[in-house]
Amino acid sequence: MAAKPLIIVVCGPTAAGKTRTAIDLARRFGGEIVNADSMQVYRYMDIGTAKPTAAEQALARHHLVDVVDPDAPFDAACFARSGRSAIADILSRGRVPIVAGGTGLYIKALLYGLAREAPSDPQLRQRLAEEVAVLGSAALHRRLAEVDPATADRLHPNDALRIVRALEVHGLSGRPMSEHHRRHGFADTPYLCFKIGLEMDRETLYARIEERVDTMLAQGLEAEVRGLLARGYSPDLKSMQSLGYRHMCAWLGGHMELQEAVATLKRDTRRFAKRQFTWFRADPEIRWTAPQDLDLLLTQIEAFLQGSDL
RNA sequence: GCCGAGGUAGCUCAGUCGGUAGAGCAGGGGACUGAAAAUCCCCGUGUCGGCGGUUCGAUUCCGUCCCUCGGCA
Repeated sequence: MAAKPLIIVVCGPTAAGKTRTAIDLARRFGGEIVNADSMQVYRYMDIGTAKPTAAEQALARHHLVDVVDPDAPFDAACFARSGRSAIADILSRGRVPIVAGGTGLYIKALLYGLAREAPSDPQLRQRLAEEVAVLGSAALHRRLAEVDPATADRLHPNDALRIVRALEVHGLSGRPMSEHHRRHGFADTPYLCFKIGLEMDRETLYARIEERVDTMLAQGLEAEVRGLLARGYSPDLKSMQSLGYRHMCAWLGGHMELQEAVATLKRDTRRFAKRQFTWFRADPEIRWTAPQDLDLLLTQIEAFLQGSDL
């Protein structure tokens, strides 16, 4: 039988040490890293995304870093497509793919696929978003209930984003999103994965987050954001609405004092880390390990890569 | 030392005309199939500073002590 390719996945909350861990594993096992961070794919956004530095990238080859401009459309589907082709490339050279990042949906889409017959249409989505603004999300939620009761039932009337997406899918395909999901079922699983989750107690992690934000500021986050704005990238861009960038834009735009922007950035990053914990905790396949205890997993990883059962 | 203002949830405070208390923020939990660093949902028991007194009952009234912050010495 044709065995599925083996890959290693390193996930966990922001600031837990994924970059470092991935590089260590890559050097140890002859691997190359596939970035699974939704913001590190953007060029010119280095400091605020805690992108691996040039020196770090020299230690192990990185894929899917700096692949699009900040105003380019990019989403989980683009990521999954590019990620799979990067993995194919790595495997073709006999190297070990190491997927590393904190974007749960991207990792899920990469490992299990997305419902492909449920495409997207920016125009339709835009129209629906405008309707939400006028009629309110509850009105669209009621509309969704008529064409896709299962999805409507699952979504809260305030969840405008997902309601719009569900209506978009129905509008384009003529079928309810729940049906696409049922048929797909995340069953598109081309790889055999060894998943590592970096565990860290809240207090330590939060202290690291604060420290990291201060470091970003010291490293020139302000100049980086000014540079992006100077290149013409709008604060309204999805990429510019991410952690750090939106806070700096709020300050530079005069909506907030610097001190407040920094405090809010730290808080929002803590909340983000909490959401990442929630996402990854739901995955029973993840082996949670403190970064300093990673050595305990090395023999297991070795066995995994040699094709032994675990 | 004296005068004044306070000591209530991790923080800032509200409140109880005496029936053991509630907001904001912080924080916690959850969801997540093409925006995901996004988006959305849920969650408030704490010796009401200590000790006495009055009272059926005190966080609330009285006394006293401790602490904090102002002002005067």
